[in-house]
This record gives sequence, structure tokens and C-alpha cells, in this order.
Amino acid sequence: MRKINPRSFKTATRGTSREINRQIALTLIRAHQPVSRADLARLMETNRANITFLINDLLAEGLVREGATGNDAKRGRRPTFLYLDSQQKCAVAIDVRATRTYLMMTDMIGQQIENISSFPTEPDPEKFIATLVRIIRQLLENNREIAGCEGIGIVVPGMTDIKTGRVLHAPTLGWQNVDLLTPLRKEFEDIPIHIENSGKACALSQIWATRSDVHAHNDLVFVSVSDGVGVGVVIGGELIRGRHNTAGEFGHLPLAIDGLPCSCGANGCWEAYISNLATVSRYFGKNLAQRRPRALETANFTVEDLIGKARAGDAKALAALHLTARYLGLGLASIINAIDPSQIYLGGEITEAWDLIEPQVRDAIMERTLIRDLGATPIRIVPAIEYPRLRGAVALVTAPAFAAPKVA
Amino acid sequence: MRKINPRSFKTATRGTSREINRQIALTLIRAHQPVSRADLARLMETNRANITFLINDLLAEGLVREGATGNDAKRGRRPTFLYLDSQQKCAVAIDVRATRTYLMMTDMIGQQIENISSFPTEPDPEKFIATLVRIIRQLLENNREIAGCEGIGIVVPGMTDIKTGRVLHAPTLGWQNVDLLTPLRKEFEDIPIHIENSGKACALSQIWATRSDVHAHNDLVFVSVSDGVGVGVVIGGELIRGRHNTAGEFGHLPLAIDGLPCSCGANGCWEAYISNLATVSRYFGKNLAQRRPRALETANFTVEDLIGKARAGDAKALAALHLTARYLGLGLASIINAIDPSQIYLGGEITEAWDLIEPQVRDAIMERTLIRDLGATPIRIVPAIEYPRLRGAVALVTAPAFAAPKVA
DNA sequence: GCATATTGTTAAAGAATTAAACAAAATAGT
DNA sequence: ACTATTTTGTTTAATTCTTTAACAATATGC
Repeated sequence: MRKINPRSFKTATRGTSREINRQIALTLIRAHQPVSRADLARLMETNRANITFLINDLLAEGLVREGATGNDAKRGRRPTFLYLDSQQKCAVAIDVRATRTYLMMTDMIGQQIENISSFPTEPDPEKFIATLVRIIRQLLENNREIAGCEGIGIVVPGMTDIKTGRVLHAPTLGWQNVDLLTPLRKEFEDIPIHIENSGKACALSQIWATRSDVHAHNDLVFVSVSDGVGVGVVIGGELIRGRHNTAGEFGHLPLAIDGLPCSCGANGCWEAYISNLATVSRYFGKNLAQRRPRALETANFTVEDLIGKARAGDAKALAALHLTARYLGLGLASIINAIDPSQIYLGGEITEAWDLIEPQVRDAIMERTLIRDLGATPIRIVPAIEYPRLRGAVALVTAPAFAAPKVA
Repeated sequence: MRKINPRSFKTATRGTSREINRQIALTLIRAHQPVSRADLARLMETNRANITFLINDLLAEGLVREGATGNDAKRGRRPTFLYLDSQQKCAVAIDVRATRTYLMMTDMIGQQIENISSFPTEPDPEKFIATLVRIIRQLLENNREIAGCEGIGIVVPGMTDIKTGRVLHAPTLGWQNVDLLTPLRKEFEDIPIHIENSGKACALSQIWATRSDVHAHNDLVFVSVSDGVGVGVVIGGELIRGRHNTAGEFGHLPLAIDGLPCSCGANGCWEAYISNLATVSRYFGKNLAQRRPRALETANFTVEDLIGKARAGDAKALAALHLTARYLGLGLASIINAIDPSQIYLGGEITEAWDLIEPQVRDAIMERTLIRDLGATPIRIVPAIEYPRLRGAVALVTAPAFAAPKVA
């Protein structure tokens, strides 16, 4: 039950119904392709004539194409299958991380066109942008046969202003108030550019995923545990952003208001207990209460190394993982109590040890969730190989074409 | 940008545009009444003919009525003003609290019809329901001149299952899995009955309020501090409920995972630091670490009493309030980081001391919010005299008539 | 080879918005 | 006092979309 905002609404016009049905049709083709007109009519609970008109428009626009005829039915005329015409245009996805920046190119349904490439992330924004421009240009050159680029999606580990395209605060990159949009827009004039926080993008990657194996939920939370903790929340099929695009910053909820110092300046943030640095430092017996416990050994020793040691039988390593797991679960419990999502997606290096830590995480969740059902909230691990951040960057570009029109 | 759910959508039909515009028109009349057809045409950016057709329908349905003619304009034919025809039907609102239960009767735009009445809340659900039925009957008898009752809205301090109408868990009432709906439905057969958690209802009361003084925001959080802490979150004009209608339970986020014991069974919940009991106990120097610190003195001594003492110059009382204020702010910071709302509404007894505690609350918020703008999130105090819970119960009944139609 | 079934198109009907013309009512200016 | 102008609200016709119904195309079963 949504209230219509009396200061910001959209009156329905003659074309509104068509607009709505058009987006539904696209969504259904995307979800069920290959699919016939008659199938769509049944799915949409309307008549075939209506579908014919809708599809004629989409064919004329080049968004949909006809393919082979199917032969599912035992009798009657064979259906002509419809597909999204996804190969006409491409999307460029960019994942900026502390050490390296990754690039992926896909068609309009997120199918990869070329191998993922990467280059070292230069700390100086100006140099970084220059390199990025060069590599995007090259990528577009290599794929001249594609008619056009629908957009560039950039994902950054930090707070972003998606309107001005500025990176407001990215501690792991050391960036503060960096304008990514202006120089890129100057370079790629007619290509729309989207910039988003990586936690939010990861959440988008799941809501817009086209996997057949998992029922896509409409209320989900993505938690990414890495150098920092990124969280994205989707409610009713929509990413929540809040007034300053900072909604979903669960990484800095306290586990203890007088606890471990956090990079954000406060104390006892969840992030301070479960970040990769915290886990590794815990193994080395570092004093986590120091502001900057980073040292040579923690810099060259990764969580993956720690997991390896734990699997090899190192009891201290396993204990460090288990303690992180407990804190991970306690924080997840807060998210579950606050959002009550249908599904939690969990990414980050530590999830490679999920088989080792799941019981500890589950116990901690149970400890703090308010009713038993909440404790049973399903958790799906998203492995790094699925590239959730890059997939999220793709969604920034491709999703608008399928989204519901703003109505009422 | 909302994703259309391919397993649950609504195809647009011939009547969809009319349906949308109808709800917009109702919303605008509700917000701007008295208002003329020509005004509506300008507000909706459509032509007057379209409005004539829409209003003819609404007049025929008895939802809108024509009133006097205005004379704003310097020239031209005078407009005939339109009003919501709110007097045909009424809504019954019920606020169940630990000690007393309150009833209010309003018309369809929430204007009070009769004085608020109340009776002691009996701990036994069966007896309670019997009394409630009797008093509702009496209320309806006293207002026989009203054509009909559009619905009964009941608000309870605890978790509710709004589908089955059960109170799952209400610690302050001592209720567990109490079915309110079935016996009431048997009694009031043709009157729709809505049951909701009080924190969520308070949030509804603000989004559906018709105050002219405050710009109604579309993203807001209502925090009610009383025996427990109730929170309701509205995003994009819609109350978030989650999978089990428990979304928004920020009261049990930890301030310290090994902190004070909470009624929920966990430790260190925000509620355990800021509930009325915690504040009063703090004044009496009670050991809050005990599971049940309630004693005679805390039972008969209310927060209002404490505020009185603080105003009279009792330094210990003021210190107790200030400490609660600090914890209140720390928890609000978490909500701000997580939701980033446009506005926070704050209710409960302690808000009567807002002038005494605001600086402490603000400082604590600043201490943990991630960027400065978040720390400046506006907070509006909702005094008890505005009856946010009863207003929320009214909204449960009256809001559906104005809500946006489900589309796409 | 005919009945049956299914797909997709076409023509006409129905229902909504939109544009244009018009009647009603009030004011300003001469 | 009278006319021109302005504004409101209605009516008529045009336009655009959904819906119904009929039909052509194409396959299978008997």
C-alpha cells in the first residue's frame, strides 16, 4: 500500500497502459526466453492480439527479434520464438578496487563479450582516469562490430553521489570527493555513465540476475565482506538509497560502542570485527585496539592464506576464522531484525571458508534474532567467480531498459 | 528503478489509466481541499475535460462532494469547490497498551467524531476481547446516524501477523500467539479488521497525516520510546514489512553485545538502554545488569515523574535523562546510517524532556553517523497529545482508499 | 482427407485520454 | 449600460489503446 506523493506523481496518459505492458513483456521475455507470443498472452493474462501489437513495436525498435519456430505442442501451428535482441548494443562494466581495477564487456542481457581485463589502480585519480579512458577506448575499438555502447557502469568501494558522479569518500582507495563523471563524460560524450557504491551494485547484481536455478527474491540484502563491509538492500524490487545515497551502511553499526577502533573514526563498528584486516590481525595476535594495526606480515598475508592454514590443520587459524564468523553472524542478525529480507547474499574472501564457519555464523544469528523464523533466513554464498561487483556494474547500464515505469 | 517481478505483476488493462488518475485525484483533493476541477487539471497537468469525467465517477460513488463556489480569481466564472465526502463512513481505532486500551472514532479523513474513550487492558485475552467487543458495539450504537463503518484498526505493542490477525509476541501485555481477528470477525461480520504493530502504525500515522504545516516526507522513520522501543520505517511512501512483518525492529540492535540484559533474551539491545524502565532504574541506581530490575519504586515512579524532578533541579534525575539521551542518539545514528531517511519522528514519554536532552542526542548522533549531512537528519518530536498510535490505527482503515494502485 | 487444435493476424467494438468548441458566469473598461 | 475578456466546466469529436471476434496458417490424430 503506497501513498501517492501529492508533490511528485505522474498522471496516467493514453500511452501509460502500453508503456506498462511493454516493460512487462520485456521482463517476461528476459526471464523466459525463448518464448512465443501465445505464451506471453497466457503469462500476462491478456489476449494474443494485444501481444501482437506490443511485439510489433518492440520488433520495430530492435529490442526483440524472432528466432526459430518451436515444436513443444502436440498439435497446432508451431510458435515462433521471441528473443531479446541483446547483441546490438553492449555495456562496459568497471570494478575499481584498492589494488586493481577490472573491466568486463557484456551484451544487453549481461552475456560476456570478451575476457575480463584488469590494470593496477593508480592512487592518483587523474592518472587513474587517464589509464581508464585509454583502456575503455581500446575495448570499444576491439569490438567495432557492435553497433553501440549503451552505457558505462563504474563501481567503487566507497560512498558515491550518483547524481554528480563524485566519489565522496573511499578510504581503501584514499579518495575524497573525486569527480569521476565530468572527465569521463567529456571523453565519451554520447555514452551514459553510471557510478555506484559496490555494496549497492552487488545487491543490484542479484536482483537483476538471470539465473534459472534460484528464484529471484524481491527483498534481499547483499553483504560483502572484504577490506571493508559493503551492504546493499533491495526492497520490493528496488534498491534503497536514502536521501544521500548512503542507505544500507550496516557496516558501521556497533557491536560495542566502546569496542575496537574503526577506520570510520568511531568505535566498535561491525566492520572493525569482521574485515579481512581484522581477521588476519586476529590470527597474528595483533592488538586490534590500535588505530592502525597494519604491518608487513598482515599486508602480505591474505585471508585466503589464513583459510589455507586453517584447512591444513592450523588451530589458531581456525580459531581466528571462527571468531570472525561469530561476529559476522551477530551483525547479520541485526540486518535480519531490521530488514527481514527473503534472502541474504554473502560475498567476500571469507566465504571461501563457508563450510568451516557456517555453524558459528548460524549460531550467532540465532542468538540475536527475535523469532525463530528470522534465524532461518536463507543465506546464499556468492563466490568471487560470479563477479558480483562487475555484474552489478552491468546492471547499472542494462536494468533501466527493463524497469517498471514510474506511475502514479 | 524497480524491477518487475516476473512471477507477480499486474498487466495494464483498459481501465488502468483511469484507476491511476482516480487515485491521484483523490490524493490531491485530500491534500488540497477545497479545490476546483480547474485546479486539479493544472495540478495533474491534464485538461479539464479529463477531470470532469473523473470527478463525475467520484461524485456518483459518493466519495467526493461539491461545496460552495469560491471567489479567488479576479475574473471569470467562479469555481465550484470539491471536498472528500468523508462523513458517510467512519473508522474505529483501537490502541492496546499494557495498562489501558484507548478507542477513537473518526470520519474517513481522520477527523475525530467522538471523544477518546478507554478501559483497563485485561491481561486475559478472552476477557479483553469480550470487553472490547462490548465497547465497540456501544460506540457504533452511539453513532447510528453514520451510514456505515469502513473498518476497525487495532494497534498492539508487539509482533503481529497481519494476515492471520494474530499477536505473535507482546511481552508488555504478556500475550503470545493470541488470535484477535477470528473472534472479532465473528462479531463484526461485514467490517474489515486490521491489526498492526504499534511502531509500524506510528510510521503510517505520519505518512498519512494531513498536516499543512509539515511537508510530508516519503522516506521516514518513526521511533517510539516507551516500555519498549518500537520502530516503523517508510520508504518511498510505503511501510516496509519484510517477510514476517518484523522489518524495522531496530529496538534490539546491540549497543554492546555483552551489555545489559534485554527482555528479548539477548544482551545489550538498544531497548535495554533507553526504555522507560532503564531510565527510571538508572535514576534509582538499580543494577541494570539484573534480569528483572523492576521494583515497587520503579513501578510507581514514571519517566514523567523523573522529568519533573529534573526540571525541579534534581541533578541525579537530569544525569539519568542525559545518559538515556546519549544512548538514544547512538541508536538513532545506526538507523540513520542504515536507512538515511528524510525525517525522523520521535515519540514516547521521554520526548517531553526534549529541550533538556536534545544536545546530548545530537552529539551522540554526530559521533556515529558516517557523513556530516547524515548527522543533520531532521528530528520532529511527536507529542502524546497527537495520539500517533490511534492515528496509525485510523490510517490502517482509511489509507487503502487513497493508495496507489498496484501496477506493473 | 477431415476434424481438431494452436498460433498469430486482422477488423471491428469499446473505453479511455485529448483537443477543440462552447456555454456559463464573473470582472474590467469604456 | 454594454462590450470585451477571462475563467470554469461541459460537450462533441478525434485519437489511441485494449478487447472481442473472426479468420488464416499450420500442425497432429484418426
